[in-house]
Amino acid sequence: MGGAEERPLRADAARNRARLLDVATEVFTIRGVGVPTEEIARAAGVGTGTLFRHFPTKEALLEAVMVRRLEAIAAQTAQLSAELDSADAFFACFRLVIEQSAGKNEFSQALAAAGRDAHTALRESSQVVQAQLACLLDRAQQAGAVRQELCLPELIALMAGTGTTMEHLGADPAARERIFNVVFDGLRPAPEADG
Amino acid sequence: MGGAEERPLRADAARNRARLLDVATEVFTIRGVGVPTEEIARAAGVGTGTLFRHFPTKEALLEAVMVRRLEAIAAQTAQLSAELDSADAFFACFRLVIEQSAGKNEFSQALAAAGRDAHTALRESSQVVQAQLACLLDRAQQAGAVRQELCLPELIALMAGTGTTMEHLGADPAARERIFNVVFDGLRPAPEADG
Amino acid sequence: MGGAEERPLRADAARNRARLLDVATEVFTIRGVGVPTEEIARAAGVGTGTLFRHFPTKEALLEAVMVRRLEAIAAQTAQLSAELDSADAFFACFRLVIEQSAGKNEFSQALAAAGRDAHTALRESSQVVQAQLACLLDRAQQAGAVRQELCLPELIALMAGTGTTMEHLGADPAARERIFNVVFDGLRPAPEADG
Amino acid sequence: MGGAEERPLRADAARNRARLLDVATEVFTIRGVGVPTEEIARAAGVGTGTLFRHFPTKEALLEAVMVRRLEAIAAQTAQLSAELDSADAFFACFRLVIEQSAGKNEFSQALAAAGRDAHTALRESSQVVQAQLACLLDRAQQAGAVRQELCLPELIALMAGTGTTMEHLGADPAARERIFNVVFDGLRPAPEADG
DNA sequence: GATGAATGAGAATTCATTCAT
DNA sequence: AATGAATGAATTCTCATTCAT
Repeated sequence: MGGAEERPLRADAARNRARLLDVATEVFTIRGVGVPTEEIARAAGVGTGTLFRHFPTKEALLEAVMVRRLEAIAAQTAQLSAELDSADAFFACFRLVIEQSAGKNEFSQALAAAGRDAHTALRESSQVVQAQLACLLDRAQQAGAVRQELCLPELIALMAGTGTTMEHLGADPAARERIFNVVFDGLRPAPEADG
Repeated sequence: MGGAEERPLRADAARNRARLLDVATEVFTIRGVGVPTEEIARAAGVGTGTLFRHFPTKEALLEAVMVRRLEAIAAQTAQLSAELDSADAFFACFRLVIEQSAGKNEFSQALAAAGRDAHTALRESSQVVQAQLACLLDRAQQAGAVRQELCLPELIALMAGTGTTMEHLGADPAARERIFNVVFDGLRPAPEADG
Repeated sequence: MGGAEERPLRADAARNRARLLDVATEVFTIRGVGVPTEEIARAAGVGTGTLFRHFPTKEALLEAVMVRRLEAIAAQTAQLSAELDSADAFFACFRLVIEQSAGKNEFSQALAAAGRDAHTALRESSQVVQAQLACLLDRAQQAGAVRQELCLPELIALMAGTGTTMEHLGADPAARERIFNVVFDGLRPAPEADG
Repeated sequence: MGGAEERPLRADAARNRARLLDVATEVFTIRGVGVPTEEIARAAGVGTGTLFRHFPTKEALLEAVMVRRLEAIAAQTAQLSAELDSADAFFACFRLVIEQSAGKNEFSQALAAAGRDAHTALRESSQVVQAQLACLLDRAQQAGAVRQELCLPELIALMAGTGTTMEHLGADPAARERIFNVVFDGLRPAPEADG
């Protein structure tokens, strides 16, 4: 589907590419997307030329990082969907997305932004995840675990926002749990406003 | 206490300064803090020299924008606190912070970040708002309108995160309202998990 | 000789002009000619506009400072020439030029540079001093107090250089005196290289 | 000792670095240290980026130029010290320093200034030369060729000043020689002021 | 005349990207 | 393929000079 027939990379090239992705993920997460490309190359132990051979622009590198994240999320989401019931799967996946997006989540937000700009690969993997989330949301709503009126775009935005919240909180697990409680309780159907 | 005795600016200078602040607020909001200073100057109809006369660094300009926002928030918060009861005031102020922080909220987040760096003016106005929020939170908790276990840092982080959520949603008022419902319901004390 | 008929300045204007010259002399001397004009204006207690009204360019201000120095030197040289014998007058004037040129002597060197560029006023006062020095040199040589082969340009260059030497030495009077001893002994006719 | 393990530069990089140093030396000398870096880059036939890759600040470039000068002086001084007797070596080295410092000697003066600021490399090479000069001065004084009361700081200041003198004189060799005669005769022990 | 705000042409420096080795 | 040096446009900030008040 899409694009040129990619010939298999030489072993060292494949290793470099993987290493660059790993390093870029970490550096972008810790220091933000503003880091000079040279710094990523150095951290990966390659020259800048090598970086740009594998990723023709800095943006392409960023995109590749995000695509890999989304693919990991998609895989784990699929597994969780299979293993858990509707409600549990929904909330487990919500957590999953947030935890994957630790650190400077300028690009955890990519999930939400991917629809807008023209990054094909990113949009594709984003759509996979979005379809999964749509499914999870629908089933959780059918099961009465999530309020009916919530739509997919709001769920996605809420995920991006919760990522930001967590970013501000840092690592304190109890505080993070309290936030999850707030958000998850808020997602559940509102109690009958009786009286 | 603090600062030099500031003489009143000449009328034209005051006009330019105010205009720069307005324009910077808008441009930073729409395009992000990465915009060149020159662009802000041009949008304000002044030369770059004028911008730097009023704000000696780009960072100082950013700070001034944020301080003004925080001061506006502080004033409105004070008023709402006086007019409404504990619960209503709390939620009204939450909305207020979010609405004030529209757009690229890189600096609505300043509220949370201001404690960390050395920007005195920013930290000061941030502390004013934080004190107000602490008070509102406490009263709302006393009134049983907000769950007890929530602390100020989490409230602030949640505000920053909700800002991000809204940013992703854009202007659709119904969607925004659904998000407020989720967050506000989540903030209320958890229903007795009976049976 | 030269230029427009200058109408007498208003009293306050004359005061400002004099004050600017004094302050500029001091600031240029202490901090170097690189200081922003605004700093000079502030130190003089006037606005930059006033500075530029009196001196149309920064260079003109610098020139005026130098001219005033040269005129002071000329006056004192004339007096010393009248009071002392040839040899003493010569050395006393050498000292005079050096002492007048304390500090960052980027412009004590103006005496030597004035011939080169097109600053009329500066060149004129420089020529007055140079004529005096030529006369002093000649008489000192006639009196056998200074070696015959030395010409005026070398004397002037030597003054500029000795200014630099003193600048490096700072205020230590004994060290300065040792330098004067070296230079003055060197200026005297060489002892017969007998044997 | 000191500094990172420097790997040998690639041939082209080494060529550019050397060329930049050569060009900077010349341009700084002729036009003064105020020249824009871009001009040096252009004169060297490289982009500004290349200049700043080799020398991270303009000041670093200036320092490198001065260090190279000082190292050349140190090497030649060592040789002269070995080849000549005390007195001749002293005066030959004095000449050497002056000739090396032709042109706008804003940085021949670095020899004297290097003690003050924090430029490690510069201070180090300066100290090497100063130690050599101290030794030469001491031996020349022991040999009775230089007046006893002169100390190292004065010698260095005198060198800086003589550089300025020569700068004013330009290239005329006879005039320069007359200056050397004055300074060198002045450095010798004062004749007995008998009678 | 005095003031100081406005101007805008530089200057130093950074960094994504290209290219010779 | 990999390397890292070279490139140069873009950016922040300064300062001599002009001009409205």
